[in-house]
Amino acid sequence: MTKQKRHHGDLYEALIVAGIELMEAGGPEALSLRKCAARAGVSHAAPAHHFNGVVSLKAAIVARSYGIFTKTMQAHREGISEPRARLIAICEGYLAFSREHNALFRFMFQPFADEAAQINPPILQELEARSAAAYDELAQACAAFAPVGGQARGTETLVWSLVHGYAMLFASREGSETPHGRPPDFAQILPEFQRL
Amino acid sequence: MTKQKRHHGDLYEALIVAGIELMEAGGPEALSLRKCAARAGVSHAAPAHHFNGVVSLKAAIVARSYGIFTKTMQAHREGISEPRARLIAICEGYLAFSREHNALFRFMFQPFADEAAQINPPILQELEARSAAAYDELAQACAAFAPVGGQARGTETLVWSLVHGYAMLFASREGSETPHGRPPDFAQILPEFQRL
DNA sequence: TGTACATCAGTGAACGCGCGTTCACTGATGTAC
DNA sequence: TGTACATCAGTGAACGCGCGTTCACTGATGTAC
Repeated sequence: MTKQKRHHGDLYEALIVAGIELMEAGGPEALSLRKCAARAGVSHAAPAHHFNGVVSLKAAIVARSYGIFTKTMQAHREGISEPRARLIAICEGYLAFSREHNALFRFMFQPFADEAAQINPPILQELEARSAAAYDELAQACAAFAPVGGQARGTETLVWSLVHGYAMLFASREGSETPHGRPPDFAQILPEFQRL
Repeated sequence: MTKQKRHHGDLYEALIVAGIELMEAGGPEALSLRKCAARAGVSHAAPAHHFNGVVSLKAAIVARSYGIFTKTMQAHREGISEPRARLIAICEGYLAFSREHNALFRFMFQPFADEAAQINPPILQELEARSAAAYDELAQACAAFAPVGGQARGTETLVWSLVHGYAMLFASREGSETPHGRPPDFAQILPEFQRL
């Protein structure tokens, strides 16, 4: 009944979605142009018309991931105006993303400097813009804690390091990889700073 | 003059060293059994007599890396007894390792649960022991800050997350990947906690 | 509205590559006597 | 000290695999007239 279309319609989009699904199912190793093409229901040579190489597809996937990342943080902070609660909510969003999209999360933060030259420029631009937008989300929540008339850079670095480390160490696939059982919740460890 | 030896002597060791050098030179992607064998000056089939598969070699490399990691932290804390200075020194060691062996550092903390079954049991045991020893180094330095008669688990989690996140975010190959230039030094961001 | 045609997103075959692993083998090592 | 021999760490060829990429092609799409 449904006539077989020769043209896919939006293969560019479909390849990104397929790539994300592949990574979430099998980690970064599971990603390949051929598997993305297969999952999008297209021959393995088709992607070449949309991406100038596998590196650009990877970059597009990372860019997309940053978009989801930012949206997750925004969803968590929505409606919260008290500065400290808002900052913690954003961190919870950060951690939620790292849990729910663990493979993407790890992939996003892998260094790619040596491959950057192979990325299609508009894709690289989008990647950088979305990455900056994610950082902004956190930075804006930190602004409330800056010294009057001063920079919040130190606070940003502190909070980002803390939440990122917590995510990397404890938000992996099962949460069972840590040697000592379930770690304390993120919000619970913050007061520990008074001891140091 | 030097007679060509058929037997290598300690190929097991040489393969691990070769693997570490390969990873440090070209990242995790650059590691393969064949390249390790070539670098050790041996045919590509030789490693099969020492490792029951590439996964075990990788695990042995990670185990070795944890050893270097622990030694680096110990070297930094040596001779320092004041608790806070000692804890910071260990963090500096943590960061030094992450800078000087960035590829190893990232590789060590990659999830491998799905491959664990393929690791030769004694190698897996060694890996777990060395990983625990590294954690102990940090945990012992945290003990001084535990509530009297209480657990230091919260402090450990806080400090580990913070230093690990900082390492992951800012200690990558060049240090130039961060979007906003050089971040504040680790020791400088600690006091920022008072603002939160 | 109908027709000619340029465009271009698909196909399927083919390429060369590096990989892990297996296999029969060989020859150095080191032990038993 | 000398000899026979078992062991086993190496070799080199071969396997099948999945990969990215190129190529000539084809046929659907959509525009110009």
